[in-house]
Amino acid sequence: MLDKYYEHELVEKDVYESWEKDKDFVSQANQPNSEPFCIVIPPPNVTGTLHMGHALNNTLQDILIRFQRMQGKDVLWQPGMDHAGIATEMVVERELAKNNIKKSDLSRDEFVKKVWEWKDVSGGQILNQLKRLGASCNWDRERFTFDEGLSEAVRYVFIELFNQGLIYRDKRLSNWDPKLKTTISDLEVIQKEIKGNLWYIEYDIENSDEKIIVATTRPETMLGDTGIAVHPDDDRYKNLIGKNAILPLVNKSIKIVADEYAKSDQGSGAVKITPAHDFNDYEVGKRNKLEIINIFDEDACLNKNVPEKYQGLDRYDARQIIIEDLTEIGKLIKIEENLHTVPYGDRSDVVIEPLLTDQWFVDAEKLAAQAIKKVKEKETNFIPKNWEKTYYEWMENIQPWCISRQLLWGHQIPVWYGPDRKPFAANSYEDALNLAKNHYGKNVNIEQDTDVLDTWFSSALWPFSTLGWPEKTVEFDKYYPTSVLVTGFDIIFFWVARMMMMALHFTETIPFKDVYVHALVRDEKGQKMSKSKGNVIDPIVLMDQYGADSLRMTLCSMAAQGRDIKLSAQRVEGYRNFITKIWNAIKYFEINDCHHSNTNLEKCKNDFNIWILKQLVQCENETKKALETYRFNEAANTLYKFTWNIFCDWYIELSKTILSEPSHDDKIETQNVASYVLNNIMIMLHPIMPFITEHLWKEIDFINQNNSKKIIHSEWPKIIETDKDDNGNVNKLIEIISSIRSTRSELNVPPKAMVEICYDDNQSGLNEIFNKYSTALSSIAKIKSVQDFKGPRSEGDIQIIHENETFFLKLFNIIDFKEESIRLKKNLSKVSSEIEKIRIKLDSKNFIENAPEDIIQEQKDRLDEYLSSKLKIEDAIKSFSS
RNA sequence: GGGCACGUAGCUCAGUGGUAGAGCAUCACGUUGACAUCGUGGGGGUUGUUGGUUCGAUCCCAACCGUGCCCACCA
Repeated sequence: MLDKYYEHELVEKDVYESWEKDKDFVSQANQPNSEPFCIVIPPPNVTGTLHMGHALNNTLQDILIRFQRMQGKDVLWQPGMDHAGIATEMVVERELAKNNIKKSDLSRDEFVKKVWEWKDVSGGQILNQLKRLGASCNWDRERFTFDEGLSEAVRYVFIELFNQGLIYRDKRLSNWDPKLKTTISDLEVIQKEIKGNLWYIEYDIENSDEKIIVATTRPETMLGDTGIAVHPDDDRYKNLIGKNAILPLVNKSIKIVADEYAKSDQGSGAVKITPAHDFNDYEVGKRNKLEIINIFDEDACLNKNVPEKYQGLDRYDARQIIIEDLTEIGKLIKIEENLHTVPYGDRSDVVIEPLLTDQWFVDAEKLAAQAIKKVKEKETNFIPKNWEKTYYEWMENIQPWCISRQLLWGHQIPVWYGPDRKPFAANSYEDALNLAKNHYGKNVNIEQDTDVLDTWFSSALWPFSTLGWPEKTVEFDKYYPTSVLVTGFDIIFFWVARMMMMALHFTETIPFKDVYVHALVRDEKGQKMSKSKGNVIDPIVLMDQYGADSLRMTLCSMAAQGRDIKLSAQRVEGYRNFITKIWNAIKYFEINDCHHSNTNLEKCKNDFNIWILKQLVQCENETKKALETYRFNEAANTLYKFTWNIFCDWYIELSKTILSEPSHDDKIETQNVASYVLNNIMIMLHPIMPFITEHLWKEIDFINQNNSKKIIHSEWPKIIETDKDDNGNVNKLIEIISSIRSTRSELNVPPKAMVEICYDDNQSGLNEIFNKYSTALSSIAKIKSVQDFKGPRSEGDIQIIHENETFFLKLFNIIDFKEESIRLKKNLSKVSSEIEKIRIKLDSKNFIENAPEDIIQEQKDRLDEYLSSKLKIEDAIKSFSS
């Protein structure tokens, strides 16, 4: 016997352990022709812990994986983790700081060793959390972006791109993170709106009494100014073009140039140019051949290129002092408040400084062409489709990708420099040495580049590097290109786009056929969850409280395409109740000794059984279609409604009339059908709710129809279609029972009071229902008996109209007739207003002339039905008032 | 500035060119046989506004208002 309640804590642990023990996640599809289905997991950071985004992302993947496994496909869900360069380095630095160790105290090798030590002890916590969620990954194939095989792929790709000229070293302005002391890519820069000031500074014109005023949001950068730009058509400044201004505090002469970049209506119309520290100024500087002076060191403190007084100052301290100094010499003309955006590092959250440095770049523009083309040609499809536009937008305006990072934890750039700094890209020191020897014609000393690659460089190879590429492997042949990538929209640029580019360049095929882009999980008020706001809902806490299946079902049912998910615990509770409902339903069938024997379900005779089997077919069709088209919410809702509102609310209730009787053919048939339907509900629910379904499958043998396989390996149902038909009787019965219940409730008939029905038995539709289902009417609608009725209606006969037939509840002495009068009037007004609406439609010439015939007929039929009801209601009202 | 979503019941959200739905909340009634983590019934809507297309629009189109996000720029 099942326990009173489902104890998810114990069950989930047991079930998962048994899956792992029996290697149930390894595909058991052994047929040589079984179709492959493969998903590569978006590798979580090795530092990560499960948040709601992961929970959603992996729930959806697991649903697809389990669903396809049940379809008999050869399934691989490739798991693994990302070494997450910056994130991990920051975590380990923090750990070291607890022991008063600084990163700079350690050598490169020592630091990397510390990171590995940290990883072995504290890394990868998230994988266990994914297991709690039920993720059925092929864990024995777990990969790490820092594994030797994947590192090999990274080196291979780098060297190839280098040799093809698609990776190059360049000195240009890059985003410099002064806290992490590394460059970062454009994508890692976040623009924030900041309230600042606009300072107006006056410069003297050389050899003249004239002045020029510039406006700036960053006065400290003036120390690196090498020019002033004005618009060529700006009459105010035309006479100054070509002259020199004296840079205050530095007392240096800088050139005034004409450049269209200067906008007359902004600031003072004259803009100071700091080519080394601003992307626009850099371009202006190049156009006008201005000197480039770098005034910052790697901490964003002022360096030796500024007057001694300011050397070594932090940029913001310098700003303060410069403002004071300018004020003192009377050169600060005015200060305006100014709202402007400032670039911040996404990891460090400090202001990014554009800095002129040597870095490695990928020529993304060249790689993007194919990546755009393959989506346009629909080889790869985004779902929902609107993300394709975002993808094109970015791809078509793609900038060179800065891939070098001045960090320690990452793939060290496989480049060695000769004595003249000539770079040799090679797989190893020895290979590089040979290249150098060939080049120089003698043995030379070479030194490896100390930078590492952007984490996303290795992630970009993930779909094929995890399958063993560049080696030729069985897995690569079988599973690549992968079937679908499931990811959040926030990493379309970071990851999806780059995988497309790398895959097409190196494997000459798309990396995945579909990209399912899911939404963000927000809190119940629609706020983005964040630690600082304190509104984070921890999926682990929800799983502790309600179980993993409840959380999965919640996420699945809310994963409608194109909308963010606002999650609340209350919703999860609702789906926990759904699980309880299933639990109790199964207890009922267990008590009633339901089991499956070899009865031919096709030959079912009982209407209830025929009906539920037809409903099941419909449910299966809809669920399957929904999952095949990534409509997760529709799948969840279809199953929920079928299980609760059809199977439990009606089939179970109707079956009670049969199962409570002594054994007879109908009973045996019902026991069979009930177990068959439950069996299929369990299978269809399994992808969404794997734990409870696997548990019940094992515990209850009438669900697991003598099948020794676990549910995880069950085949998706092929529902038996009955050749009989109930002629719509059961649906009609349900409608009639609902009408009776509604009437009883409105008239305050005591719930347990048994009442009589009388009706004119010339109404053949009602006749069949009342004769055939008297037991059901009795138990569910509390109908004592049904009588023919020919003569005039007697007092207390309450009319109920179903379609165009009428029957009466005999409620004399039971009800208050005032209530009935109210009920009738309410019904009359409802019917009248419907009639009015339809009449307007049918009276319209346009409608009659233009609408299709079947729509017109439908409206006419509805009108007839309502008119007949109206007469009957009016009749009843009349009889009451008399 | 460019782009993309979204506006439907008190809340969270589905959905559809022809009768607008669910969950939660709310109200009434109901517990000795699957289930109070429940059942039955009720109330609750000018589908953001204004136009257009159409016989017919909540759905398609346009504009507007409001909300959220992405990209770019900002002296």
